Amino acid sequence: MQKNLVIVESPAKAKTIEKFLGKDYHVMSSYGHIRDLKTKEYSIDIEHNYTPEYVIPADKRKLVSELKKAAHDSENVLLASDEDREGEAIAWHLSEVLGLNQDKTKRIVFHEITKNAILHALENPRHINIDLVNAQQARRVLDRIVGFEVSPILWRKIKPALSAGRVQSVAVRLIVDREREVNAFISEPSFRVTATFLLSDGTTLLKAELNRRLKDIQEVNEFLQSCISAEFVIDDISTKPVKKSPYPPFTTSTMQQEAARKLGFSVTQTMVIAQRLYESGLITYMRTDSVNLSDLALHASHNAILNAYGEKYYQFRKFHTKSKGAQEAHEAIRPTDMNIPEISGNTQDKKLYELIYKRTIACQMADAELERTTISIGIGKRKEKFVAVGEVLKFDGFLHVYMETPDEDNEKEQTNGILPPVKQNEALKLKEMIAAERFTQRPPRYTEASLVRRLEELGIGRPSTYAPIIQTIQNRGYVVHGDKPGEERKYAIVTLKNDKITTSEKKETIGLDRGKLLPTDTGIIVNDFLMEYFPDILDYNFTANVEKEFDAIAEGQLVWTSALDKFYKFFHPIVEATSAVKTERKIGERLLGTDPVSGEPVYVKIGRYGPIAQLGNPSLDDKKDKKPRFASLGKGQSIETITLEEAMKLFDLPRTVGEFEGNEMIATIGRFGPYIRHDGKFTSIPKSLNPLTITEEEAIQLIEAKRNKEKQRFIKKFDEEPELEVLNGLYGAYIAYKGKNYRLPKGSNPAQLTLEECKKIIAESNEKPAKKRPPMGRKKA
DNA sequence: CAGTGAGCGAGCTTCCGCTTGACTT
Repeated sequence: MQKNLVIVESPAKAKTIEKFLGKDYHVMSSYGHIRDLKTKEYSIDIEHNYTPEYVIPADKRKLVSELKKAAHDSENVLLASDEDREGEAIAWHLSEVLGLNQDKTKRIVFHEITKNAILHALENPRHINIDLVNAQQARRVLDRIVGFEVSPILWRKIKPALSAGRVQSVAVRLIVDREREVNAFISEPSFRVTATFLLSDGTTLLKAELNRRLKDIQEVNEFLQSCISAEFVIDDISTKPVKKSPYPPFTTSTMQQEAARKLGFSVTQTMVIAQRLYESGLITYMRTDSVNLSDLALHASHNAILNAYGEKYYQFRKFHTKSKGAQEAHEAIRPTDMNIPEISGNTQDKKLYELIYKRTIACQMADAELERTTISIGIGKRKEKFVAVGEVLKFDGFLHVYMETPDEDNEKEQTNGILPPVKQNEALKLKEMIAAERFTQRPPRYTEASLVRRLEELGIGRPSTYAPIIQTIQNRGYVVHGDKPGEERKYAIVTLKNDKITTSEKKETIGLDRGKLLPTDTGIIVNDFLMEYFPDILDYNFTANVEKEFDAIAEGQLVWTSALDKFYKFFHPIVEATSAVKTERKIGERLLGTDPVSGEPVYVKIGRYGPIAQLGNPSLDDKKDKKPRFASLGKGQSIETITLEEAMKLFDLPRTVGEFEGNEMIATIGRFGPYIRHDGKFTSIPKSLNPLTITEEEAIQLIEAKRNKEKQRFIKKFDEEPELEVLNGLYGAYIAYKGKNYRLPKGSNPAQLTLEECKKIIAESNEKPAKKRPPMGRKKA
């Protein structure tokens, strides 16, 4: 009989811990939760005090029976899942499912994976905290109630397979709200005035900016005019020290933000790489909201700083987590060994590791010290001043290893480096003065990383869910990654030089966006619907408010089922009422006007397959074959903004382009874009041509080009093996065999291949299993 | 990755949070 069984959540953690513990301990992993509500059923017995029906998912059964056996064969079982709500629930489910004897079961927790922390944990066992477990059950059941009661309303009223939830619906709302702010934004112009002066030595230049913005061109002219004869004198010089402190070490969300800013990684990409680093033992756990560093890590950082940069660069710091709803079950994300500043491996792994290393070490380094000099320049009798600000780095401190990357959206204020030496009351000569029209900036659209930051601020979602949330709202078609073209804007420049004022105009492109999160029509309509009927769930503070209840449950001050009952009695009637609402027309539908030709009404709305325009109403008297016509909206068109004229054009398709070989050629738009149908075959229309305007000749050319390509597709066939073909594909030659495709090894000549060689390629490719993995996330059923 | 191409009346869909695994569709 084995002595002690320790169960943790992650297998990588199990491996590490087993090394610290002696032979008397066997460490296994639960791989997260082992039990949950059924996936396809409501699974909550509302009638009987919200009793959840838990099941062990099929892919966990084998694991659970192994755990059961190991527990049975051990003298003691130590449940060592994380010390937060979810971790406590995992321990409780384990205890229930494995049928553990309470006398031999202990609950232990540690916040960091160090030998001391683990030994300390072993000496301080406790029992499962059922209040904390109940807080988790309340969270789980509430999320199920919201998700499974609201989603079906969306299926009926808007579109099948949509979804709503406490987290995802608010994420979508953030993006919809922001897009509306962007569209409603009116930028306010003002003029920024900069001047270049000549010092009294006659050669040195000094640049300075006026301490206020001027409101319009009249004011600019008036101001510049008054400067022509003005005397410019240095009336104040001040110098003061400025300090910059390092950021705290990484949490999941700050790591995702910095990896996006500095390395251009997507949120999912960052997590996949971090997972790999974690599994190789290079970094601590990557899903955390804590900025805490273990004593061991602090000590190791101190040593690393001493060795590399000297005592001067060291500064002990302790950081405290302040984000809403943080549960601090882990440490911050840091290298496990501070003596390893860089690793081998692929470029992305190296880069992310380096970022984590530098961020960790920087947070124990000294402040950067700067000296900021401000020179104020008086303008004759006017009360405005020109101001020149210069910053000199006196001591780089943490900036030695970690440079700050400003947010792309913030316009950087200009500061000079070193300023030339000047004297009080020194007279200056104006060389040039420029007043440039500037505009207030619209709020920025969300990126993946900035959305994560906002969600975290609101306490919505957890480190393990930030990446999946972004996936979900895209899978549902609420949000897309997209580009928005910039607009050209003219701006005025007024220059004063040699006592002359001249005005010119320049152009700039503004508002160009790439890869930002944009709401789709479906996203907007679902959001507006939910905002109308479920404003409380969509409230940005909803999660924060229910978290307070969960906290009270965890403290033992509130019974979890009572909290749920209070919520359900408020929520369910709204669900009932909303389901009963009969809308005359479809949710989100918009009447554009009437077709000038037929006099029929034209609508736009969300259809089964996305946004569509509809011409005419279905006939109410049966058997009359008066059917409405439908047409999908084009790319870049939106239900909110499309005009009647634009919509009418959609009904011009399908369109007969002409005839070829005695058959009609019809141009239309399908699921994969515009195409031509001819003689039962399909030919894509390239972007350079438009299905509305394509000519007969162009269409024939396309069809012939496709036939030509088709001919070249077959490179080789073997009589002995009719199922094997060598083909030319989009990406060069390949072998097709029994429904699968095989890429050719580099340098092979496809036309010369023998059957044996082909079979060898297939056999070899089948030997090594496909390395490529779908990105994290659930498979679609 | 290896070529797809409709139609708005019967199939089914959905939540959040914890963790990796894996052979085909």
